[in-house]
Amino acid sequence: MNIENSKAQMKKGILEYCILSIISRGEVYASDIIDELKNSKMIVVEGTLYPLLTRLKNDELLSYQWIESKSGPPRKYFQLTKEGKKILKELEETWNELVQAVKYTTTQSNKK
Amino acid sequence: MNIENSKAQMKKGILEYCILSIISRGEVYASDIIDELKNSKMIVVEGTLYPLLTRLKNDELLSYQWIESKSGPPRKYFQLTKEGKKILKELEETWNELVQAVKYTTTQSNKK
DNA sequence: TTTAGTACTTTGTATTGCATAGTACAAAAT
DNA sequence: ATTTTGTACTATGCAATACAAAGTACTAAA
Repeated sequence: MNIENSKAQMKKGILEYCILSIISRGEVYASDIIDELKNSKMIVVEGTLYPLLTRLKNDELLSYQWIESKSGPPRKYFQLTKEGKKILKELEETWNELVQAVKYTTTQSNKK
Repeated sequence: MNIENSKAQMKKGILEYCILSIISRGEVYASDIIDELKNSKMIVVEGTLYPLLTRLKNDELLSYQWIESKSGPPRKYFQLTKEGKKILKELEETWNELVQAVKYTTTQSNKK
């Protein structure tokens, strides 16, 4: 029984919501996203983030453009599409429902 | 982009915590657990629950005993082991941390 | 020119929720 | 007595995604 694995499993499905949320606040590129997640105590690694961004792009929730960097290779800046904004709202709803359901499940005192 | 799939993905890793929590309140068998989850708006199916219960038993977080039923086949009643109680506390902590992290990620207003 | 740092891509693995098929037991129906 | 129905559990294959690791590409510094 590995608590770190439980953490990773709990993260599944939630990162999508978090990442769309970060991008909804303005154009960012991958390292920005990793930094923001880190700030929020949510550690995500490249092997997760890049494929996830690609999936979101393929699902047409994101669009991107290449922008030259001042001090290194070019960067891919992402924005939400119209569809992306819509799905973000749905994911927010879904997450809130899940939080309520877990709360209810774990604090219920009578089985009835 | 399928919101139902997002729901299922979000559930991954969380069910463990919910199920241990339900069992912590007293001996129950599988259908009891499904009912309680349903009451809490968390739908889980047999194909998920049974293997999960088996995993938890194999990890020594649960023990069980067969009890004859009044009106059907015998039932497997589960209880938490000492280890199970300990892990439940850790999962509770882990979940709360995750909820905080998501909240922080999705409501942060300045990138800094 | 080579090295180091940054950014992105690809692929394979492990894990788990779901769908489905099947077995087993007991009570009800035939 | 036998068959059907309802309940309970087992097993297996699939889909999806977080993570680890290997690799490519670009730019600035050494």
